[in-house]
Amino acid sequence: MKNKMNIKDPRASRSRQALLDAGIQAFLQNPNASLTEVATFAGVGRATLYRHFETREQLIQEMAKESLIQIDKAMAPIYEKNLKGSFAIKAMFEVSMPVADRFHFLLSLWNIANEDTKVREIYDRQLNEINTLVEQGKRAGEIKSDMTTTWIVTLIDCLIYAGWWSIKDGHLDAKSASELAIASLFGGIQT
Amino acid sequence: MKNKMNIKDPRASRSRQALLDAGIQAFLQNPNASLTEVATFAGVGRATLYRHFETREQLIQEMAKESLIQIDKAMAPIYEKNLKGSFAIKAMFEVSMPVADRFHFLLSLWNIANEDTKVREIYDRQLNEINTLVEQGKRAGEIKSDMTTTWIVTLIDCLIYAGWWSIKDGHLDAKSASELAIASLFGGIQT
DNA sequence: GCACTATGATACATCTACGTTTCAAAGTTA
DNA sequence: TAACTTTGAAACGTAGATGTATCATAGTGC
Repeated sequence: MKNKMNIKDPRASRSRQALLDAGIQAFLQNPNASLTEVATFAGVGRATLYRHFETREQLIQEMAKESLIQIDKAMAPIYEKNLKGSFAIKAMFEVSMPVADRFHFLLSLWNIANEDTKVREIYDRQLNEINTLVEQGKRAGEIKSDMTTTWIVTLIDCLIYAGWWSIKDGHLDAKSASELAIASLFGGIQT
Repeated sequence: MKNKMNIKDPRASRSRQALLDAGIQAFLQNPNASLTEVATFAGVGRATLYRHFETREQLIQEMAKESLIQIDKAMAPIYEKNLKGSFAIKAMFEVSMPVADRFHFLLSLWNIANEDTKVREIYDRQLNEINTLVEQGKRAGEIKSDMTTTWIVTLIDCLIYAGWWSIKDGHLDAKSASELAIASLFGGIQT
């Protein structure tokens, strides 16, 4: 089935987008969701799914790409405003939190998404960008330099996760989640 | 197959333990690992696995119980020493980090493990205990009281995850991971 | 040594998901 | 309206995992 749909056809692009969206929802809820479930969730036939994505892996990889690109889009204004170091990191939390679900459905499917060259490429670049921001913060004297950059990047990732988790549980909204994450990251919980 | 093995028989207890250990390793690496893989990894026949655990779900639930009990054992000295608040939380990081893998293979299988009443029971109690420690810390004026306890518990969980992740990646050993996690949790990364 | 029990290997049945194919119907474009 | 494309529904084949049953072998306890 090497059939590629024409994305200029409104039916095709609608189906494709519905499938990608449904995939996020379905896999977020259950990483082992079957493609039948995804198709049903998207409101399209199972055969249509296979007309748009050759395999399960390809679907997941396309979803990953879409999500990573969405992060890029959300981050763009930050770089345009020329924010640096801790200011950029804080802004990153604010823009990431509302799309954190798309970011973290990947967690359980990363082994599959990571097979794709393009996905790895985008992800590595994004990780590098965060690295740069942390380094900037260190040079500006905003961030402790006795903690490795690697650790701090891991920490940031986990705080995004913590915020998203709280949002998902209904304990917080996106705004307060990012505020809490920022406060916790920079200031800790100690009085 | 309602056959229950006699754990007094050294062969049976050896097989059982090998299967539980292999399950941790296998599922940690790949949450969809087949029972064939688990059995092979444990060095026992697939049939033997089914003689010890009726279903895949039961195996996972037994693994979960074992892991939660291991956390309990690791935490026992802390309560015996009568540590409170932030001191207990710090100690918790130190004892948790070396067994964090057992704690977090659960992450991806929690939906299954959580089906078991006993598992839920132990987990809820442990979560409650952390809750209590945080509250103690707040009352003692060690922990900011403008952050909800729920948030701080989430944060602690994520920091354990961050530390475990760094250990797994080979960036840190258990000791430095817990030190960094403690420093980050209480003091943040700001200079 | 003897009764008992766990084990490995194997064969077997079942079930579910994957992926393909076909065809009539409906939507799109010109 | 007419040519073209996407779609849903259904049937089909395949592969892999789950769970069961059997039997000879080997370890265990007395």
